[in-house]
Amino acid sequence: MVSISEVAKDAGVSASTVSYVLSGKRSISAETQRRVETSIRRLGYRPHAGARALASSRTNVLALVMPLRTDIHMPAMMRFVTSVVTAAREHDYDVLLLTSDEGPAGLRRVADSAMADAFLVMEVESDDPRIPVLRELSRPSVLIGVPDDPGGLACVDLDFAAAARRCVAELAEAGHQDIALIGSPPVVYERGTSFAQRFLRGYDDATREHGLRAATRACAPDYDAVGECLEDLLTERPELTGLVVHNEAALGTVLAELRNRGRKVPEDISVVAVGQDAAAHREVPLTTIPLPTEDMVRIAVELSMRALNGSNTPETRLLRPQISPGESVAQRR
Amino acid sequence: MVSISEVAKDAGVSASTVSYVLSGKRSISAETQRRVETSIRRLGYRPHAGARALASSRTNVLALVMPLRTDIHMPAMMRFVTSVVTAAREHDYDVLLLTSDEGPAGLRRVADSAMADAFLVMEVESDDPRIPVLRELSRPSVLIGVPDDPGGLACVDLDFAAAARRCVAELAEAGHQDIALIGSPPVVYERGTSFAQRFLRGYDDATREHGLRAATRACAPDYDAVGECLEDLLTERPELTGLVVHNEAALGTVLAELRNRGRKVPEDISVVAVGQDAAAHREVPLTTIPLPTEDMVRIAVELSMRALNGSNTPETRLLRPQISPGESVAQRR
DNA sequence: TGAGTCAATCGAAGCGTTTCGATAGCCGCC
DNA sequence: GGCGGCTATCGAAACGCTTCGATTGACTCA
Repeated sequence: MVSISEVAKDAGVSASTVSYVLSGKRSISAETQRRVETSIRRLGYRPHAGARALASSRTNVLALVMPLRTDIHMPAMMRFVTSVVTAAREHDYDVLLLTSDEGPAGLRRVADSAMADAFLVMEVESDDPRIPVLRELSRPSVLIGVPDDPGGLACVDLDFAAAARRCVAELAEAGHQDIALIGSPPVVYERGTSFAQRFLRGYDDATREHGLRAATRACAPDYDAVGECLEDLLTERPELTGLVVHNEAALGTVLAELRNRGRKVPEDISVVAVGQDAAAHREVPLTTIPLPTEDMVRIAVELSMRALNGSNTPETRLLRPQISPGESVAQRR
Repeated sequence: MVSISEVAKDAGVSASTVSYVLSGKRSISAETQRRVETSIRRLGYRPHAGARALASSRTNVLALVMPLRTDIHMPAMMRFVTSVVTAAREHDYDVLLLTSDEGPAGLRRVADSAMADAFLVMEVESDDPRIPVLRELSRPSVLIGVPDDPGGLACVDLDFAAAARRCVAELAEAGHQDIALIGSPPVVYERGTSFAQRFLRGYDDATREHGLRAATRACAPDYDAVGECLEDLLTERPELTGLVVHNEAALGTVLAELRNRGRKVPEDISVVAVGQDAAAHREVPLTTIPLPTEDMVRIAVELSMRALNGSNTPETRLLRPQISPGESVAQRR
C-alpha cells in the first residue's frame, strides 16, 4: 500500500502539500498540483481511511439504521437502502449498515468508536426508543419518519395525511360516495407507527369533508387476512365502489381477491394505492401515490451533510404527495 | 471522547497494558485486569476505530457488495443483507454496504483505502466482471454464487442442480409424466447467471432420467409475461400436470393466473417452487425448496473470517437442498 | 528602500491505537 | 547464592494522515 509520503517523495514535495492538493484547503500552484496528481495516479495512491479518520475526526461514513422486522414491505425497504448508498456516494460517503436488533447500544457503539459521522434512521415510530439515544449522541442523525417529539432531530417523510386526502379526493371527484381504506396490519397501528396514523387521520378528515360514507380496515398482508377483510367490506357495504389501499404488501393479494370475487377494477370497484407503482406487473395500471423514496433519501442525506458542516437547523421535511394517474379509478354517475 | 491513555491513567497502568487487557494478546494479572476493566466501564471507553485500523491494519469491517439491478427479487435480497449484518456482528464485524454500480473501481477504492478487511459479493454470475478485480485485491473475498472459474476465490451457494433434481423427483414420484419449468426471466439466462443455468441443467438431466415429457420457459415476473407463458404451456401441452417454478418474483402471479384459468392447485396442476416459503400468504401451502439464506450467509461469513486468520483454503461450498413439504403436489394415477 | 501583503510550501506535532523489545521482580534449582 | 526462565508490565516506535504555525520569496506601495 502506497502512502502519502511516497507520493510526496515522488512528486518532490512534502507530505502536507500532497494533503493540501487532495483537500484543496490551501492554495497550491498549478504546477505543483499537476505533479502531485500525476504521482498519485502513477502510484495508485489511496488515502488510508483509518489514518484519515484519526487525523481529521471525519470518517466519511454514514451509518444507516435499518429495522429488522419481518412485517415490513421488503421491496420498499430495499429501495431505501440502495438509494441511501447511491445518494451517499454522491457526497463521497460510504454506508455502514446497522440493524435495529442491536438496539440503542449498537448506535452508541458505532458513534463512540467513531465509525461513522452521522446516522440515518429508517422506519422511525411515534415513540421510538432510539430517539433519546440518538439525541444524546455526539453525532447528527436524520430520521426517516416522524416521531411524536422530534425535538432537535431532523426528519424527512412523505406527508401521509396529505396523501390520504389526495386519495380520497381522487375518488370523491370521480363521484364515489362509499369508500373504504385498507390499511397497514393491525400490529402497525398498535405499535403507534406514525405514518399509518397520519394517513388514517388524513383519510378521516377528507372523507368527512367530502361527506362520504367511509370504512377503515387494518389488514395483514397474508391471503387469509385479505380475504376476510374484503369479504367483510363487500358484504357489509354493498354500495362500496372505491378502495384506498395503504398497504403495499397486501396490494397484490387484494387485487387478486377482488378478481376472484368477480369484482372488476375499475368497473365495479375503483382502487387508489399508496406505494411504488408496480404498474407493469398488474393487470390494470393503478392510480397510485408512489412513495418518493429517492427524494426522501436525497433530502435526508443532504440534511446529514449540512449538519456535519455546521449549518445545523434540525427541521422536519414533509414531502408533498404526487399522484400518478392510472386506469384504476372509474367515473361514477 | 475518552482515550486509552485516560483509561490507563485512571487504572494506574500504561496504555499498552490497557491494550493487552482488551486484546488478550499477553498475559495480565487478574488484579490489573479487573482494575482496567472497571476503569473502562466507568469512563465508557470505546477504542477509536480509525486509530485501531491504523495501528493494526484491521478494520473489523466486512464489505458487502450488493447488486443494483431491478430484476432481482427484492425480498430475497433483503433477507441476504440482514443476514449478513447479523452474522457479521457475531464475529464482531460491521458491514459496509457497496452497490455494484460503482463497478470494479468501487471495490478497489474500498480495498485500497483500507475501509474493509474482506469482501462478500452477492449474485455472482458465470462470467462476472468483478471476479478478476477481486482476485487481485489484497483482501480475501467470498462469493455468493458460483462463477465459471472461481480460481482462488471462495464460493457459497445452494446446489441448484440438486435442487432441480429434487423438484423433478418430487413430481415424478407422485406419478406426474408431463411437467414444465417456469424459470427466471430471459435476461437472466442471457446474462449467463450461473444459478439459473445450473438449475436448468439439473432439471434437464432429471427429467431425462425419469423419462418425463418436459418443457422449459424463461419468464419475466410481470403480469403479461406470466399470462403468456401459462397460456402457451396449457394449450401446447394439455397433458401438463406439474410445474416447477424457479422464479420467486413470478410465483404469486403464476398462482393467481392458474386460478384465473380455472386450474386448481394441486387437483389440476401440481406445483413445486424454489425460494423462500411464503406459505402463510398463499391459498395453498406450497411444496418448496427454500433458499437457505441464513446458512449460506453464515458459511460465507465464516469463510471470510477464516481467510482473515490465515487458514486460507478457498473452497466452493454447495449446500444440499432441503425440500419443505406443502400441499401443492398431488398424487397422479 | 523598507515595511507589509500574499501565495506557496515545509516541518512538526498530534490523532489513538498496537506491538515490539526491554526490564523488573519472582521462583525454583543446582 | 547466582542463574535461567517465567510473568507482568512499561516505554517507545510506528501506523498514515491532517493541520497549524512558520518560512520564503515575490510583489506592492508609500
